[in-house]
Amino acid sequence: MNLRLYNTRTRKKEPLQTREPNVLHMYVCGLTPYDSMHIGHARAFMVYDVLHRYLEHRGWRVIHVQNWTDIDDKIIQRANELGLSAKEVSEKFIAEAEEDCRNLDLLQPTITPKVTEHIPDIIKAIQILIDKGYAYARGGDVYFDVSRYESEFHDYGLLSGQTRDELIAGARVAPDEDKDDPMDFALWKAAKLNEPFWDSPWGKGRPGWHIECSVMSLKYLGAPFDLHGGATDLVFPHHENEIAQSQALTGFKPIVTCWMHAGVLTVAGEKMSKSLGNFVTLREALKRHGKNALRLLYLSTHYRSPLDFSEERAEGAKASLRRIRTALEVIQNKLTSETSSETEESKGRASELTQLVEESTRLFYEAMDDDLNTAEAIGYLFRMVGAALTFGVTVKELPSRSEKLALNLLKRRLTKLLSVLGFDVAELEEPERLEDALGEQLLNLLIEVRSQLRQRKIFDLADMVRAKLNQLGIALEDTPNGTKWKRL
RNA sequence: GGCGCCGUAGCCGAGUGGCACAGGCGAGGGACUGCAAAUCCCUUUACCCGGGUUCAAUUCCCGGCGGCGCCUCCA
Repeated sequence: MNLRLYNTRTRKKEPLQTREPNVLHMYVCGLTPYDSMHIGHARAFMVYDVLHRYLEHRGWRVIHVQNWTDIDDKIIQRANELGLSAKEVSEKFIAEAEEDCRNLDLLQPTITPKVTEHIPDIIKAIQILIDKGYAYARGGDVYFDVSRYESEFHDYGLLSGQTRDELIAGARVAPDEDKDDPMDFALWKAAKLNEPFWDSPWGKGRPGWHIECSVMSLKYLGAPFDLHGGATDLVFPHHENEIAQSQALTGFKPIVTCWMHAGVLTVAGEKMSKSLGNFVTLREALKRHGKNALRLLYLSTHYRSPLDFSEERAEGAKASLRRIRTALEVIQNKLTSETSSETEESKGRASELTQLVEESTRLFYEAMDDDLNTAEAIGYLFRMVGAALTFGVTVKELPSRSEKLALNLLKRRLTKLLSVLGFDVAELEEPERLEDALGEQLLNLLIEVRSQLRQRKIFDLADMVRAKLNQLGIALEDTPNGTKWKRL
């Protein structure tokens, strides 16, 4: 496999290099569970989901660690608002997010560690940093000493492309902080009144924001490890600080071979975020558009580009999906029909079709290998879809044996590659169902009555049934094989 | 202000030093249909601006203009 990925650390596309052949050790920054997961989070996670799936498809093993930052200022604030404990808040939103991720068909990461279950590890790491001279205690807080780190490692700011001096210019110090240098950041924060806390050598408190990722990634993946992911908005300060901590702790440089960052999701050109309040929850989007349409929407833009979300685009994705669905249906019809005898024309069509499938497949893999260019890769899948649809209409005679073989190849290849990208092919192939069995029976009854009306040429009534069902969100299509319904 | 990314048809969105095969959505026309829908065929056809490098630039370089992200919590 020749997968090349863009590495934020080196600003280049590079062949994927791993510690062990055909095994990827990957850490992905997860959520701070203080509110519902939104479709921006899902976009980032889907990038690593596709990487994970693609590598497994190519015979790799993926060790995928994704954390929960389940103690943090925002969780404490939310707990106060809701009158719950911090633990109750994080547990509630973790459970919700896990359900949402399942519903989006995101692969379960191999390990999903929580900060609150690693406090002793974190305290130990902070102590090591203090002992090595990379951190200092002030009151009940502990800070990481960036200038000391920089004097040893000379790479602070490398990831975000800024020098330490440039960063200082923009840095701010909160009024109650007592740091030696504005660049220094908290490893341990003393507990204020009524805040949850753990005992530590520096008094009651909780971990700072970045240390948990250093500790948990090193604990589960070892050092150095292969790939670290997250969205671009984490590059600074989170990942920059994580590198400093982890390298100071272990002495390895670089601590992570490849840094991979997903572009953020925007709405009307502005980043979707909880603070801006312009977010759509994943739950809501799944309900409205379904997992396959959302996945198609996400994967039709390259993962590093910003993705501007809109209802129109989501509807467009749904329409594209219907095209795939129709193509699979067309193929199925051809495959189950009778076989005609072979002719020169049928042989020609079959070989043309086979050639198209093989070429599209080759190009699909090339696109995926080129920094997971799913947008391009999906284009090749639609070439197969288009070929199937055209074949379905332009070839009037029954398919020959070789044509059936070619169609069968197309179908198997298309569904295989769709599932590599994480699409639920079963859902695409299944006839649609209503969740309510009685409702579905009633619908079928209506369709039957309407067919009778059409046979007796009472078209105004037949059309009324169709129009009214349309208003209820059910579309009817009269085909040579009877009337079919689908949801709008 | 600093760092970075981006500016391709009506919209979204790949891609490329050599006539732009992406792909999807939408719109218009035709075929099909009792009428529709779906599908097929046709049409709608574009590289922000100005310099430079080059035989050749949308693609590389420089400078604008515009947008976005980060520099502060953020996936």
